Amino acid sequence: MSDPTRISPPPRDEPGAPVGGDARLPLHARIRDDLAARIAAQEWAPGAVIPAEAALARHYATSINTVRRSVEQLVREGLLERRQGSGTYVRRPAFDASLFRWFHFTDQDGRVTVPESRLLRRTVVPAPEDAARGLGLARGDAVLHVLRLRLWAETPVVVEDLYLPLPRFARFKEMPESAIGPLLYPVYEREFGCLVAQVEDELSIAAVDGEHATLLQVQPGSAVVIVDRASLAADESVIDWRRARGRADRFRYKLRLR
Amino acid sequence: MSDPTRISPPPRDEPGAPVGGDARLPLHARIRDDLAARIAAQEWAPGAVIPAEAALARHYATSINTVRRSVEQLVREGLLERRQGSGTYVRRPAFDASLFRWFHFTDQDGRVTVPESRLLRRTVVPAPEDAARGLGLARGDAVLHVLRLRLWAETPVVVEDLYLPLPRFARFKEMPESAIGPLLYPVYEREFGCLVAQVEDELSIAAVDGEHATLLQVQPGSAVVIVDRASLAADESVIDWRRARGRADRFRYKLRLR
DNA sequence: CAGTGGTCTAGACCACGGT
DNA sequence: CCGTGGTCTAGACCACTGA
Repeated sequence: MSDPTRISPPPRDEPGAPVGGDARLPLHARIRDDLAARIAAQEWAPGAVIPAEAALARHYATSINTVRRSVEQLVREGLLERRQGSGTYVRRPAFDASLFRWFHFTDQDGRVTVPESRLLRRTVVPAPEDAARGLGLARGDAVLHVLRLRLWAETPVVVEDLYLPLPRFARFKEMPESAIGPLLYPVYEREFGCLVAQVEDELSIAAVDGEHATLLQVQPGSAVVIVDRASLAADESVIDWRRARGRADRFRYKLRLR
Repeated sequence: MSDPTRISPPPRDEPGAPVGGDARLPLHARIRDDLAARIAAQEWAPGAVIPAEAALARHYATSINTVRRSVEQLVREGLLERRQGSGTYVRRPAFDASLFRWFHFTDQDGRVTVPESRLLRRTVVPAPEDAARGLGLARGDAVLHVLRLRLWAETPVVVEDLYLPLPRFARFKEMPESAIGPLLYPVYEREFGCLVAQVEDELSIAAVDGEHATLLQVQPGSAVVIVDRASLAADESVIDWRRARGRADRFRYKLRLR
């Protein structure tokens, strides 16, 4: 502290960096948190460039290597994406098709294809127990139930029961299907201003019941994979909750553990 | 290149660093690969300290920050573990029980328990196609086949077919079961000097055949979860390949995607 | 060509662990 | 107390992108 032989960088006592947060945290961690908050607040739209590293370093009154470290962290977490020579971009998450991380559909040429989507029903119902727990509501609270069927090569492969919390998504009930398309998350973003930043999936296997068996065109009681999914905003609040049932013969998943 | 105004660090043309690998790769990547290979070769035993960063920097004739980057990478990959003030350690991985990341067994108190293990058979056989592919051998090459049954509360829950490449694991065939215990990876390490640093699992669902149905005490044709696992050393060479079949009603998996 | 991210260096100081 | 990893700086040069 009081060492008079101190040579290098001037003491960092000046206020300088406009980063809050717990001052005991390293600077790169506080900058990471600040950038994450600015992304969540949509200061930069998904798909847009954030300022260059040099500009960020100036803004946070620190060296370029320190902001690089924060940015690298956010890239690992999947919030940002670097393109050399071009810039650093806010990643536009594309989770709707990520259900098909669990199921495999490849055509004759071995290309991965996303099954077609059909909305069968949209009704206001009292929330079933699982959906209520997933959405953080009381059992029986009114929610919008959406029944969606996924077909691949004319064959039903996945059936989804979606539950949307109600004041917010009321308008979804009457939207024309032509205005919706095969993916819902872009609709949530465009029409309801909420961006899905992460999802939590829970998988299990069960015998399929009558109605779902009919929709999937399989024998009642045959095995299906159940994917329970909560869609979450950047601040971890729940946007929707869904239970998907998929044909077990299409299930495939690969994971490397270290 | 020929800029005479060049000021800083001397051109890195001297041979200096004894790192091989593709010279187009960044230095930190080549050092990472070299360290990974040295770990795989057990130059440092699991649990032991590797040389200090300053020493590594000297050895590779580079700056401390470059080796830091390589070490950070290996820490993220789970091969190393840093302890501030103490040193950087080779992680001793514990993967054998990680099969039960896919299946859930909790006792009355909700504690997770690892099922008991029973070796039913050890025979030398020509490698079946899947095992040969997994091991990088030709179909029909001789391998050691181990049939293992896992029981939980006296009930069979998982049956595993393991395939061990043969010159190396020949001695395993005659080892007394008392010298083996419920986990194999420690045996591989202690008796055969090879350390499993990572595993690659591939999951699917299928109807179970006659013999495996009998072992699992389920109806032939009922659904089981198949886990194909390759056990890999730190340098990604394959140590064994196995196919586990587990009761579908015990399957459960949770994943957060960002 | 200018601007962006990617690699690498050299060095100071801090915080922690064990002796 | 010394040695270890952890944070941060300042700056040069390289490789790529896109106008």
